Amino acid sequence: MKENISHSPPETSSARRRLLDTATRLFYSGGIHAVGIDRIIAEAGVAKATFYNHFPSKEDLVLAYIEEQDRLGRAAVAALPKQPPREMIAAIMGRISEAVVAGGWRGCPFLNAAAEYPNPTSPVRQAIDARRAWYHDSLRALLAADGDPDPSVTASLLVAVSDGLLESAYLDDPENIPALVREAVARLLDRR
Amino acid sequence: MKENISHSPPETSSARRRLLDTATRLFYSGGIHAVGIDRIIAEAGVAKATFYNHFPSKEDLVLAYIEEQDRLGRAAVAALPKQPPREMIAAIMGRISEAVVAGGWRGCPFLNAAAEYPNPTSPVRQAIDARRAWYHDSLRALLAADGDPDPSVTASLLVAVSDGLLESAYLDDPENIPALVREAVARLLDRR
DNA sequence: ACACTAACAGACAGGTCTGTATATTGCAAG
DNA sequence: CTTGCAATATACAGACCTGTCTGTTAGTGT
Repeated sequence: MKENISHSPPETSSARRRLLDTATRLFYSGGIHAVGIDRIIAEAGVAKATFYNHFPSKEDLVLAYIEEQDRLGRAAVAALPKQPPREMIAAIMGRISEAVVAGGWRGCPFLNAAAEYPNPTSPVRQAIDARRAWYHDSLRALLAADGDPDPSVTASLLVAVSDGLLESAYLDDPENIPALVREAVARLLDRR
Repeated sequence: MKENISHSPPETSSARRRLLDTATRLFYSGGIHAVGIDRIIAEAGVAKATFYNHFPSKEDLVLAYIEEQDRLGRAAVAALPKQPPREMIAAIMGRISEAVVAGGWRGCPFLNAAAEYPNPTSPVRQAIDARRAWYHDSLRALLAADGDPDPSVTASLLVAVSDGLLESAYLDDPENIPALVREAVARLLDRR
Protein backbone atom coordinates (compact mmCIF):
# COMPACT_ATOMS: atom_id res chain seq x y z
CA MET A 1 0.00 0.00 0.00
CA LYS A 2 2.99 2.30 0.29
CA GLU A 3 2.90 4.27 3.49
CA ASN A 4 4.61 7.33 2.16
CA ILE A 5 3.25 9.68 4.77
CA SER A 6 6.15 11.92 5.73
CA HIS A 7 8.79 9.52 4.52
CA SER A 8 12.36 10.13 3.44
CA PRO A 9 11.60 12.41 0.50
CA PRO A 10 8.07 13.73 0.90
CA GLU A 11 9.10 16.39 -1.59
CA THR A 12 7.67 15.92 -5.06
CA SER A 13 10.74 13.83 -5.88
CA SER A 14 14.02 15.65 -6.31
CA ALA A 15 14.48 14.40 -9.87
CA ARG A 16 11.10 15.65 -10.99
CA ARG A 17 11.70 19.00 -9.36
CA ARG A 18 15.10 19.37 -11.03
CA LEU A 19 13.64 18.40 -14.41
CA LEU A 20 10.86 20.96 -14.19
CA ASP A 21 13.21 23.70 -12.99
CA THR A 22 15.68 23.03 -15.77
CA ALA A 23 12.95 22.77 -18.38
CA THR A 24 11.46 26.05 -17.19
CA ARG A 25 14.77 27.83 -17.54
CA LEU A 26 15.60 26.33 -20.94
CA PHE A 27 12.11 26.53 -22.47
CA TYR A 28 11.76 30.13 -21.43
CA SER A 29 15.17 31.32 -22.57
CA GLY A 30 15.56 29.20 -25.69
CA GLY A 31 12.06 28.40 -26.89
CA ILE A 32 10.20 25.13 -26.56
CA HIS A 33 10.75 23.42 -29.91
CA ALA A 34 14.39 24.49 -29.92
CA VAL A 35 15.23 22.71 -26.65
CA GLY A 36 15.50 18.93 -26.73
CA ILE A 37 15.00 16.34 -24.04
CA ASP A 38 18.66 15.36 -24.16
CA ARG A 39 19.77 18.82 -23.14
CA ILE A 40 17.22 19.05 -20.35
CA ILE A 41 18.18 15.76 -18.75
CA ALA A 42 21.89 16.53 -19.15
CA GLU A 43 21.60 19.89 -17.38
CA ALA A 44 19.26 18.48 -14.76
CA GLY A 45 21.62 15.56 -14.12
CA VAL A 46 18.86 13.01 -14.61
CA ALA A 47 18.79 9.80 -16.62
CA LYS A 48 16.53 9.55 -19.61
CA ALA A 49 14.56 6.63 -18.21
CA THR A 50 13.94 8.65 -15.05
CA PHE A 51 12.60 11.51 -17.11
CA TYR A 52 10.15 9.24 -18.90
CA ASN A 53 9.13 7.77 -15.56
CA HIS A 54 8.00 11.21 -14.40
CA PHE A 55 6.66 12.59 -17.68
CA PRO A 56 5.03 10.34 -20.31
CA SER A 57 6.22 12.62 -23.12
CA LYS A 58 7.85 15.96 -23.80
CA GLU A 59 4.46 17.59 -24.23
CA ASP A 60 3.57 16.63 -20.66
CA LEU A 61 6.69 18.42 -19.50
CA VAL A 62 5.74 21.49 -21.54
CA LEU A 63 2.28 21.39 -20.05
CA ALA A 64 3.69 21.09 -16.52
CA TYR A 65 5.89 24.12 -17.26
CA ILE A 66 2.96 26.22 -18.48
CA GLU A 67 0.68 25.17 -15.67
CA GLU A 68 3.27 25.90 -13.02
CA GLN A 69 3.89 29.37 -14.41
CA ASP A 70 0.16 29.96 -14.32
CA ARG A 71 -0.09 28.69 -10.76
CA LEU A 72 2.80 30.89 -9.59
CA GLY A 73 1.26 33.95 -11.22
CA ARG A 74 -2.09 33.39 -9.57
CA ALA A 75 -0.43 32.84 -6.19
CA ALA A 76 1.50 36.09 -6.53
CA VAL A 77 -1.70 38.00 -7.21
CA ALA A 78 -3.48 36.24 -4.35
CA ALA A 79 -0.62 37.26 -2.05
CA LEU A 80 -1.05 40.96 -2.78
CA PRO A 81 -2.20 42.94 0.25
CA LYS A 82 -5.91 43.59 0.32
CA GLN A 83 -6.65 47.12 -0.83
CA PRO A 84 -9.34 49.11 -2.67
CA PRO A 85 -10.13 47.96 -6.24
CA ARG A 86 -8.36 50.82 -7.96
CA GLU A 87 -5.15 50.25 -6.01
CA MET A 88 -5.45 46.51 -6.49
CA ILE A 89 -5.58 46.98 -10.25
CA ALA A 90 -2.53 49.20 -10.10
CA ALA A 91 -0.72 46.59 -8.01
CA ILE A 92 -1.57 43.80 -10.44
CA MET A 93 -0.40 45.85 -13.40
CA GLY A 94 2.66 46.83 -11.41
CA ARG A 95 3.78 43.22 -11.45
CA ILE A 96 4.70 43.80 -15.11
CA SER A 97 7.33 46.31 -14.05
CA GLU A 98 8.67 44.00 -11.38
CA ALA A 99 9.04 41.08 -13.79
CA VAL A 100 10.97 43.28 -16.16
CA VAL A 101 13.41 45.12 -13.92
CA ALA A 102 14.64 41.74 -12.65
CA GLY A 103 16.53 41.32 -15.93
CA GLY A 104 16.69 38.35 -18.30
CA TRP A 105 13.17 39.02 -19.48
CA ARG A 106 12.41 37.12 -22.65
CA GLY A 107 8.73 37.94 -23.12
CA CYS A 108 5.56 36.49 -21.67
CA PRO A 109 5.97 32.72 -21.40
CA PHE A 110 2.32 32.18 -22.34
CA LEU A 111 2.48 34.30 -25.48
CA ASN A 112 5.77 32.68 -26.45
CA ALA A 113 4.28 29.22 -26.00
CA ALA A 114 1.15 30.18 -27.92
CA ALA A 115 3.34 31.24 -30.83
CA GLU A 116 4.75 27.71 -30.97
CA TYR A 117 1.42 25.91 -30.52
CA PRO A 118 -0.95 26.76 -33.37
CA ASN A 119 -3.52 24.10 -32.55
CA PRO A 120 -6.11 25.71 -30.25
CA THR A 121 -7.34 22.34 -29.00
CA SER A 122 -3.92 21.22 -27.73
CA PRO A 123 -3.56 20.96 -23.95
CA VAL A 124 -0.92 23.68 -23.93
CA ARG A 125 -3.22 26.12 -25.70
CA GLN A 126 -6.09 25.25 -23.39
CA ALA A 127 -3.91 25.95 -20.35
CA ILE A 128 -3.04 29.31 -21.89
CA ASP A 129 -6.72 30.01 -22.52
CA ALA A 130 -7.53 29.24 -18.89
CA ARG A 131 -4.84 31.56 -17.65
CA ARG A 132 -6.02 34.40 -19.92
CA ALA A 133 -9.61 33.91 -18.81
CA TRP A 134 -8.53 34.07 -15.16
CA TYR A 135 -6.56 37.28 -15.74
CA HIS A 136 -9.40 38.96 -17.62
CA ASP A 137 -12.00 37.91 -15.06
CA SER A 138 -9.89 39.10 -12.13
CA LEU A 139 -9.52 42.54 -13.65
CA ARG A 140 -13.17 42.69 -14.66
CA ALA A 141 -14.33 41.93 -11.12
CA LEU A 142 -12.11 44.64 -9.69
CA LEU A 143 -13.29 47.13 -12.31
CA ALA A 144 -16.91 46.33 -11.55
CA ALA A 145 -16.26 46.88 -7.85
CA ASP A 146 -14.62 50.18 -8.76
CA GLY A 147 -17.75 51.29 -10.57
CA ASP A 148 -16.41 51.08 -14.11
CA PRO A 149 -19.37 51.50 -16.51
CA ASP A 150 -18.05 48.83 -18.88
CA PRO A 151 -15.78 46.57 -16.85
CA SER A 152 -15.48 43.87 -19.51
CA VAL A 153 -14.23 46.26 -22.19
CA THR A 154 -11.85 47.97 -19.80
CA ALA A 155 -10.56 44.61 -18.66
CA SER A 156 -9.91 43.60 -22.28
CA LEU A 157 -7.95 46.80 -22.79
CA LEU A 158 -5.91 46.20 -19.64
CA VAL A 159 -5.17 42.65 -20.80
CA ALA A 160 -4.07 43.96 -24.19
CA VAL A 161 -1.85 46.60 -22.61
CA SER A 162 -0.36 43.98 -20.29
CA ASP A 163 0.49 41.71 -23.20
CA GLY A 164 1.79 44.57 -25.28
CA LEU A 165 4.01 46.00 -22.56
CA LEU A 166 5.39 42.58 -21.72
CA GLU A 167 6.38 42.22 -25.38
CA SER A 168 7.76 45.74 -25.42
CA ALA A 169 9.89 44.93 -22.39
CA TYR A 170 11.36 42.06 -24.39
CA LEU A 171 11.78 43.73 -27.78
CA ASP A 172 12.17 47.43 -26.97
CA ASP A 173 13.70 49.29 -24.04
CA PRO A 174 12.71 47.71 -20.69
CA GLU A 175 13.69 50.90 -18.88
CA ASN A 176 10.55 52.74 -19.97
CA ILE A 177 8.15 50.03 -18.87
CA PRO A 178 7.34 51.14 -15.30
CA ALA A 179 6.41 54.64 -16.46
CA LEU A 180 4.40 53.24 -19.36
CA VAL A 181 2.49 50.91 -17.05
CA ARG A 182 1.51 53.79 -14.78
CA GLU A 183 0.58 55.98 -17.73
CA ALA A 184 -1.50 53.25 -19.36
CA VAL A 185 -3.47 52.57 -16.19
CA ALA A 186 -4.05 56.27 -15.68
CA ARG A 187 -5.31 56.84 -19.22
CA LEU A 188 -7.48 53.75 -19.41
CA LEU A 189 -9.11 54.17 -16.00
CA ASP A 190 -9.29 57.90 -15.37
CA ARG A 191 -12.64 58.30 -17.04
CA ARG A 192 -15.32 58.18 -14.42
CA MET B 1 26.96 40.42 -68.83
CA LYS B 2 23.41 39.12 -68.82
CA GLU B 3 21.04 41.59 -70.40
CA ASN B 4 18.06 40.80 -68.26
CA ILE B 5 16.32 44.09 -68.90
CA SER B 6 12.70 43.21 -69.57
CA HIS B 7 13.42 39.68 -70.68
CA SER B 8 11.25 36.59 -70.66
CA PRO B 9 10.83 36.35 -66.88
CA PRO B 10 11.51 39.81 -65.47
CA GLU B 11 9.58 38.56 -62.49
CA THR B 12 11.76 37.63 -59.54
CA SER B 13 11.79 34.05 -60.83
CA SER B 14 8.65 31.97 -60.54
CA ALA B 15 10.33 29.33 -58.36
CA ARG B 16 11.58 31.87 -55.86
CA ARG B 17 8.17 33.50 -55.73
CA ARG B 18 6.46 30.17 -55.13
CA LEU B 19 8.99 29.25 -52.43
CA LEU B 20 8.49 32.51 -50.57
CA ASP B 21 4.70 32.34 -50.86
CA THR B 22 4.62 28.77 -49.59
CA ALA B 23 7.07 29.51 -46.79
CA THR B 24 5.02 32.53 -45.74
CA ARG B 25 1.89 30.46 -45.51
CA LEU B 26 3.52 27.56 -43.67
CA PHE B 27 5.74 29.60 -41.35
CA TYR B 28 2.84 31.76 -40.33
CA SER B 29 0.32 29.01 -39.76
CA GLY B 30 2.61 26.36 -38.31
CA GLY B 31 5.54 28.18 -36.76
CA ILE B 32 9.05 28.53 -38.12
CA HIS B 33 10.99 25.78 -36.36
CA ALA B 34 8.12 23.35 -36.85
CA VAL B 35 8.13 23.64 -40.66
CA GLY B 36 10.96 21.94 -42.52
CA ILE B 37 12.51 22.64 -45.90
CA ASP B 38 11.25 19.36 -47.30
CA ARG B 39 7.65 20.34 -46.73
CA ILE B 40 8.12 23.80 -48.20
CA ILE B 41 9.71 22.56 -51.42
CA ALA B 42 7.14 19.77 -51.73
CA GLU B 43 4.17 22.16 -51.43
CA ALA B 44 5.87 24.74 -53.64
CA GLY B 45 6.63 22.10 -56.28
CA VAL B 46 10.29 23.03 -56.38
CA ALA B 47 13.40 20.87 -56.34
CA LYS B 48 15.68 21.05 -53.36
CA ALA B 49 18.66 22.17 -55.42
CA THR B 50 16.56 24.99 -56.82
CA PHE B 51 15.70 26.11 -53.33
CA TYR B 52 19.34 26.26 -52.31
CA ASN B 53 20.11 28.16 -55.49
CA HIS B 54 17.75 30.92 -54.41
CA PHE B 55 18.35 30.84 -50.65
CA PRO B 56 21.74 29.96 -49.13
CA SER B 57 20.08 28.50 -46.04
CA LYS B 58 16.76 28.19 -44.28
CA GLU B 59 17.50 31.25 -42.19
CA ASP B 60 17.76 33.33 -45.36
CA LEU B 61 14.29 32.16 -46.28
CA VAL B 62 13.00 33.08 -42.84
CA LEU B 63 14.61 36.49 -43.14
CA ALA B 64 13.07 37.00 -46.59
CA TYR B 65 9.69 36.08 -45.10
CA ILE B 66 10.02 38.59 -42.26
CA GLU B 67 11.35 41.35 -44.46
CA GLU B 68 8.59 40.90 -47.01
CA GLN B 69 5.91 41.08 -44.32
CA ASP B 70 7.52 44.26 -43.07
CA ARG B 71 7.67 45.73 -46.58
CA LEU B 72 4.02 44.89 -47.26
CA GLY B 73 2.94 46.47 -43.99
CA ARG B 74 4.80 49.68 -44.70
CA ALA B 75 3.38 49.81 -48.23
CA ALA B 76 -0.16 49.39 -46.89
CA VAL B 77 0.34 52.30 -44.51
CA ALA B 78 1.92 54.41 -47.24
CA ALA B 79 -1.09 53.69 -49.44
CA LEU B 80 -3.55 55.11 -46.91
CA PRO B 81 -5.30 58.26 -48.16
CA LYS B 82 -3.75 61.46 -46.86
CA GLN B 83 -5.78 62.84 -43.97
CA PRO B 84 -5.29 64.81 -40.74
CA PRO B 85 -2.98 63.23 -38.13
CA ARG B 86 -5.74 62.10 -35.80
CA GLU B 87 -7.63 60.35 -38.59
CA MET B 88 -4.40 58.90 -39.93
CA ILE B 89 -3.66 57.32 -36.55
CA ALA B 90 -7.16 55.88 -36.43
CA ALA B 91 -6.70 54.49 -39.93
CA ILE B 92 -3.38 52.85 -39.05
CA MET B 93 -4.82 51.29 -35.92
CA GLY B 94 -7.87 50.26 -37.93
CA ARG B 95 -5.66 47.98 -39.98
CA ILE B 96 -5.61 45.71 -36.94
CA SER B 97 -9.34 45.12 -37.29
CA GLU B 98 -9.02 44.49 -41.01
CA ALA B 99 -6.28 41.89 -40.54
CA VAL B 100 -8.45 40.07 -38.04
CA VAL B 101 -11.85 39.99 -39.67
CA ALA B 102 -10.26 38.32 -42.70
CA GLY B 103 -10.10 35.08 -40.69
CA GLY B 104 -7.22 32.65 -40.24
CA TRP B 105 -5.44 35.08 -37.96
CA ARG B 106 -2.65 33.38 -36.08
CA GLY B 107 -1.09 36.34 -34.29
CA CYS B 108 1.41 38.98 -35.31
CA PRO B 109 4.06 37.32 -37.49
CA PHE B 110 6.78 39.49 -35.96
CA LEU B 111 5.90 38.65 -32.36
CA ASN B 112 5.58 34.98 -33.28
CA ALA B 113 8.99 35.02 -34.93
CA ALA B 114 10.54 36.89 -32.00
CA ALA B 115 9.29 34.16 -29.69
CA GLU B 116 11.28 31.63 -31.68
CA TYR B 117 14.44 33.75 -32.03
CA PRO B 118 15.89 34.54 -28.60
CA ASN B 119 19.19 35.90 -29.89
CA PRO B 120 18.75 39.68 -30.27
CA THR B 121 21.72 39.94 -32.62
CA SER B 122 20.32 37.47 -35.15
CA PRO B 123 19.29 38.93 -38.52
CA VAL B 124 15.68 37.93 -37.92
CA ARG B 125 15.53 39.83 -34.64
CA GLN B 126 17.19 42.86 -36.19
CA ALA B 127 14.60 42.90 -38.95
CA ILE B 128 11.91 42.78 -36.27
CA ASP B 129 13.59 45.61 -34.39
CA ALA B 130 13.67 47.71 -37.55
CA ARG B 131 10.00 47.13 -38.16
CA ARG B 132 9.06 48.05 -34.57
CA ALA B 133 11.14 51.22 -34.75
CA TRP B 134 9.41 52.22 -37.98
CA TYR B 135 5.98 51.64 -36.47
CA HIS B 136 6.76 53.59 -33.32
CA ASP B 137 8.34 56.46 -35.23
CA SER B 138 5.43 56.69 -37.66
CA LEU B 139 2.94 57.01 -34.82
CA ARG B 140 5.15 59.44 -32.90
CA ALA B 141 5.43 61.77 -35.88
CA LEU B 142 1.67 61.79 -36.35
CA LEU B 143 1.11 62.40 -32.63
CA ALA B 144 3.56 65.28 -32.66
CA ALA B 145 1.73 66.80 -35.63
CA ASP B 146 -1.49 66.35 -33.71
CA GLY B 147 -0.09 68.34 -30.81
CA ASP B 148 0.29 65.50 -28.34
CA PRO B 149 2.27 66.77 -25.34
CA ASP B 150 4.29 63.56 -25.06
CA PRO B 151 4.21 61.89 -28.46
CA SER B 152 6.88 59.30 -27.68
CA VAL B 153 5.05 57.95 -24.64
CA THR B 154 1.70 57.93 -26.42
CA ALA B 155 3.31 56.16 -29.38
CA SER B 156 4.71 53.50 -27.06
CA LEU B 157 1.26 52.97 -25.60
CA LEU B 158 -0.29 52.67 -29.07
CA VAL B 159 2.39 50.15 -30.06
CA ALA B 160 1.67 48.15 -26.91
CA VAL B 161 -2.07 48.22 -27.53
CA SER B 162 -1.49 47.17 -31.15
CA ASP B 163 0.61 44.20 -30.09
CA GLY B 164 -1.79 43.27 -27.33
CA LEU B 165 -4.90 43.44 -29.48
CA LEU B 166 -3.23 41.43 -32.23
CA GLU B 167 -2.49 38.74 -29.65
CA SER B 168 -6.01 39.00 -28.27
CA ALA B 169 -7.40 38.51 -31.78
CA TYR B 170 -5.44 35.27 -31.92
CA LEU B 171 -6.07 33.93 -28.42
CA ASP B 172 -9.38 35.48 -27.39
CA ASP B 173 -12.50 36.41 -29.31
CA PRO B 174 -11.64 38.21 -32.58
CA GLU B 175 -15.17 39.58 -32.79
CA ASN B 176 -14.54 42.22 -30.13
CA ILE B 177 -11.37 43.56 -31.71
CA PRO B 178 -12.78 46.38 -33.89
CA ALA B 179 -14.68 47.90 -30.96
CA LEU B 180 -11.64 47.51 -28.69
CA VAL B 181 -9.39 49.22 -31.21
CA ARG B 182 -11.73 52.20 -31.41
CA GLU B 183 -12.10 52.36 -27.64
CA ALA B 184 -8.34 52.13 -27.04
CA VAL B 185 -7.59 54.94 -29.47
CA ALA B 186 -10.29 57.09 -27.91
CA ARG B 187 -9.07 56.55 -24.36
CA LEU B 188 -5.37 56.97 -25.13
CA LEU B 189 -5.72 60.07 -27.29
CA ASP B 190 -8.70 61.98 -25.97
CA ARG B 191 -6.76 63.90 -23.36
CA ARG B 192 -5.93 67.32 -24.61
C1' DA C 1 23.48 23.58 -84.17
C1' DC C 2 25.58 24.72 -79.85
C1' DA C 3 26.21 26.50 -75.29
C1' DC C 4 24.21 28.20 -71.28
C1' DT C 5 21.00 28.48 -67.63
C1' DA C 6 17.34 27.20 -64.66
C1' DA C 7 14.69 24.06 -63.20
C1' DC C 8 13.56 19.21 -62.33
C1' DA C 9 13.97 14.41 -59.49
C1' DG C 10 16.01 12.01 -56.09
C1' DA C 11 19.69 9.88 -53.37
C1' DC C 12 22.78 10.72 -49.71
C1' DA C 13 25.52 12.33 -45.52
C1' DG C 14 25.68 13.68 -40.92
C1' DG C 15 23.35 15.29 -37.21
C1' DT C 16 19.43 15.65 -33.86
C1' DC C 17 14.93 14.55 -32.34
C1' DT C 18 11.67 11.62 -29.32
C1' DG C 19 10.98 7.59 -27.13
C1' DT C 20 12.25 2.56 -25.73
C1' DA C 21 15.04 -0.99 -23.93
C1' DT C 22 18.85 -3.12 -21.20
C1' DA C 23 21.59 -3.64 -17.44
C1' DT C 24 23.48 -1.87 -13.11
C1' DT C 25 23.68 0.63 -8.59
C1' DG C 26 22.13 2.33 -4.02
C1' DC C 27 18.88 2.38 -0.42
C1' DA C 28 15.19 1.44 2.62
C1' DA C 29 11.27 -1.52 4.34
C1' DG C 30 9.92 -5.63 6.14
C1' DC D 1 18.83 -10.84 4.03
C1' DT D 2 15.79 -10.22 0.49
C1' DT D 3 12.58 -7.88 -2.01
C1' DG D 4 11.31 -3.85 -4.33
C1' DC D 5 11.91 0.74 -5.96
C1' DA D 6 14.00 4.65 -7.94
C1' DA D 7 17.60 6.23 -9.99
C1' DT D 8 21.81 5.68 -12.91
C1' DA D 9 24.32 5.13 -17.72
C1' DT D 10 24.10 3.86 -22.25
C1' DA D 11 22.74 1.99 -26.50
C1' DC D 12 19.34 1.78 -29.96
C1' DA D 13 15.32 2.48 -33.33
C1' DG D 14 13.01 5.25 -36.39
C1' DA D 15 11.88 9.56 -37.85
C1' DC D 16 13.13 14.06 -39.37
C1' DC D 17 16.31 17.90 -40.00
C1' DT D 18 19.55 20.79 -43.07
C1' DG D 19 22.41 20.87 -46.73
C1' DT D 20 25.16 18.59 -50.74
C1' DC D 21 25.56 16.02 -54.75
C1' DT D 22 24.55 13.68 -59.27
C1' DG D 23 22.20 13.44 -63.35
C1' DT D 24 18.35 14.83 -66.49
C1' DT D 25 15.17 17.90 -68.99
C1' DA D 26 13.38 22.15 -71.09
C1' DG D 27 13.95 26.57 -72.92
C1' DT D 28 16.72 30.54 -74.77
C1' DG D 29 20.19 33.35 -77.00
C1' DT D 30 23.88 33.38 -80.36
